[in-house]
Amino acid sequence: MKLDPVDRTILVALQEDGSLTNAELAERIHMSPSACLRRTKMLQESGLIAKTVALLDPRLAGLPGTAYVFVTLDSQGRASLDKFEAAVRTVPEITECYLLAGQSDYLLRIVYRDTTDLERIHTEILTPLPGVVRVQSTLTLRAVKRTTKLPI
Amino acid sequence: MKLDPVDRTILVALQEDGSLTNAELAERIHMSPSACLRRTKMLQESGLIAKTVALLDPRLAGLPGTAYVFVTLDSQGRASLDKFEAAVRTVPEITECYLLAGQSDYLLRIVYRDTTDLERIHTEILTPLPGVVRVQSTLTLRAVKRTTKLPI
DNA sequence: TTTGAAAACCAACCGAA
DNA sequence: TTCGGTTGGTTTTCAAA
Repeated sequence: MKLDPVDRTILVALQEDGSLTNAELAERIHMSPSACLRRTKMLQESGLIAKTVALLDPRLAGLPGTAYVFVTLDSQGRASLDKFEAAVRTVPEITECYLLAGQSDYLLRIVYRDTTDLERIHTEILTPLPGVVRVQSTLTLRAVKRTTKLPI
Repeated sequence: MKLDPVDRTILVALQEDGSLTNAELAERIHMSPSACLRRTKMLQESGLIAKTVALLDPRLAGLPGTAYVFVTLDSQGRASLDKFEAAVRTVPEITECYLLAGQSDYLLRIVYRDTTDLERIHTEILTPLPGVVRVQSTLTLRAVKRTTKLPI
């Protein structure tokens, strides 16, 4: 899939505001609505535009806290990893999970309401995850930047 | 702002698919389109629904890599932090930046095309950021989970 | 909740490069 | 042949009844 400059303009605009109507988007990029729609649908059907979602304000949602947590497992066999990962996927407070290079450690991103909530997540959710032997949290004081935009 | 179960249902649905038409959303939550629209608009005007955006597939966008980078500054004065943060906000490859507790360190999330690109970002972008004395990268091998959904 | 006018969508078709 | 523009029937929106 190759993108021309017009495609990139569309992607930049829709990453910024996915609620733009086709007519608005077409006007912004100086193109007729039908041509614009054709390109946008192509970008969606190709999967490059994976989905469009509503983003909530974390503060107003009562979830102002973000923590990154390094987790070490007791075993790095395929079965252990699969079991851990399956469990991770069911926990809504874990918004991201990455397998790290090296000693089969994972990095988790956690969202939480307050320190009491973080403590609960730590003891009642993270520590009991299958195979976990160590949990090391990195608290964030303040989000300086947070974007879902990819630099196309 | 207090949310009743119907509001939560709307938020769950729109975090999953922000391109739902009001008619579709109304049917899904077994409500009349007008009542559904009223609630959705309220959630938008309150700011709880902050925006709706298109999410791109990182692989198809040619940006499959994610790295987390810890950065240490040489000075933790207000001016130094402000200068660093202003620079961070202009770098599209930095998708997230958090101020950490402790020694005025920052945690950055970086997206990149390949290891060559990561090297470029490291030497040409991160190291020259104002006030930086140390840059420590944590590479991710694989994304196990990644969601924008907040657990309301 | 219903309704109806305005807006947007989108598939089919046309023309130019 | 491909890409943008135009048309018109259908769907959606959204505020008033």
